[in-house]
Amino acid sequence: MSDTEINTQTTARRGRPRAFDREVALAKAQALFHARGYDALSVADLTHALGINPPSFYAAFGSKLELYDEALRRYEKTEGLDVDTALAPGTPLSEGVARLLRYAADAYASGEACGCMVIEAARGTADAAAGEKARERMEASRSYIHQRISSLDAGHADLASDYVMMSLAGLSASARNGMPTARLRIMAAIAADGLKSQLEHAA
Amino acid sequence: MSDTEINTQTTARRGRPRAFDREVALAKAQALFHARGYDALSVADLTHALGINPPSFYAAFGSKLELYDEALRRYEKTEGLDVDTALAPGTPLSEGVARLLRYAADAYASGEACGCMVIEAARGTADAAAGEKARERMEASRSYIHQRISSLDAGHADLASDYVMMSLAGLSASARNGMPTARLRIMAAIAADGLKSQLEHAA
DNA sequence: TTATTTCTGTATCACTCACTACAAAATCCT
DNA sequence: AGGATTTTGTAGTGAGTGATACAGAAATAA
Repeated sequence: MSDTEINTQTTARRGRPRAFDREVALAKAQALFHARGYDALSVADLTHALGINPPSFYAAFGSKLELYDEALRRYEKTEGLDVDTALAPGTPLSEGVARLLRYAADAYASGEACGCMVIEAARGTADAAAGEKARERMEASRSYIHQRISSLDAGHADLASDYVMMSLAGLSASARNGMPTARLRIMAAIAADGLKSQLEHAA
Repeated sequence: MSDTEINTQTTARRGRPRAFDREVALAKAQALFHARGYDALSVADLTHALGINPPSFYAAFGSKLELYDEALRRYEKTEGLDVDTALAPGTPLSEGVARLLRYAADAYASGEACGCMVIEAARGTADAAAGEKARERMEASRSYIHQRISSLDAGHADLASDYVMMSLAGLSASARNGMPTARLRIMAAIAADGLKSQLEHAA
């Protein structure tokens, strides 16, 4: 009769309830990590921005590194490129790559935290463990892109996925350096033309 | 009779002489900054690697930041790309860019400190002042490349220099991710083809 | 109510960071 | 030789780092 067992996410645990929304805090932390990077963002910065104290922070997220890992995965889910649409079955490879790079141009320039959170974090972090986390996520993305490209044109999968990853890194860097969306789109189109030209001449 | 006044670099200053070679130390510091980045390389790491104590370090270099600035400039002089040769007067723009990117492919993959020291440092540093120094050097390089491209093809200088900077960032990132020289050269060629194709179709 | 559990705030912890005070040592100038 | 000057090694500075001990507060369970 009653619907008491439907709500499984907040199962009315015992003890004093948490005074903040963990999901909201994670979203805010992810944005901060994206904008300022792992090293430049201290736990003190985070607790201050979230309006909580260190013990609450560590009880909810474990450690700075664990929160960072969660933030990276959240970024992929909420702001990651739509690889499936860009490289949909039946799409010519050069066209799919052009679409994916255009998605990146649009995504990387928007907001104050520009560039790709994963690509920018994959190198240059003082904390070795944090860099490793980012590199893991980037490798996962690379692998997935390679797989999707492989289903379109298996013969050029290695070459094309390497080129895509390089182009994404270039676009991300340019976005980070302040390049506006419109110009970024042009850059993406030129880069895509390079692969197209290569595939045509090699055919 | 004697040649005492010829040697002007070591003018026999008063006081206790320095026990280490400043140039050698600078070279070693530059390599370390390149390989590990500003944040990850502590002054303690530096003094240990150079075999000196902190007071000698600060007497010789002023501060970690000043040494970093010197290291960046040394990198440009000793390992910077030969822009003048790549974009020599009379060179077709697309060919010059292809040459410059190939130089980068060769330079970025060599050694254990891979990627461009300036590009990699221009973003992602926890220390804001160090990032600013790197960004200054990158802007200087961008400006010089823009000027040289402008003398080859003034109409496409903005577009081409933006594209070159983006491609260099992509090549640097790929090198940092372990891409070998041969593959990096192919990437450079494909990227250069993009601009060539763009310039031809726009003409 | 009473016990149990969980979270919250205060006040730290040990550690690393870039950097320096101080006096002894080593050179040049007179 | 003796004074002036600069570097050297020892030892430590204050500030900031990520992470915690502890006790009180706020909820559920009995």
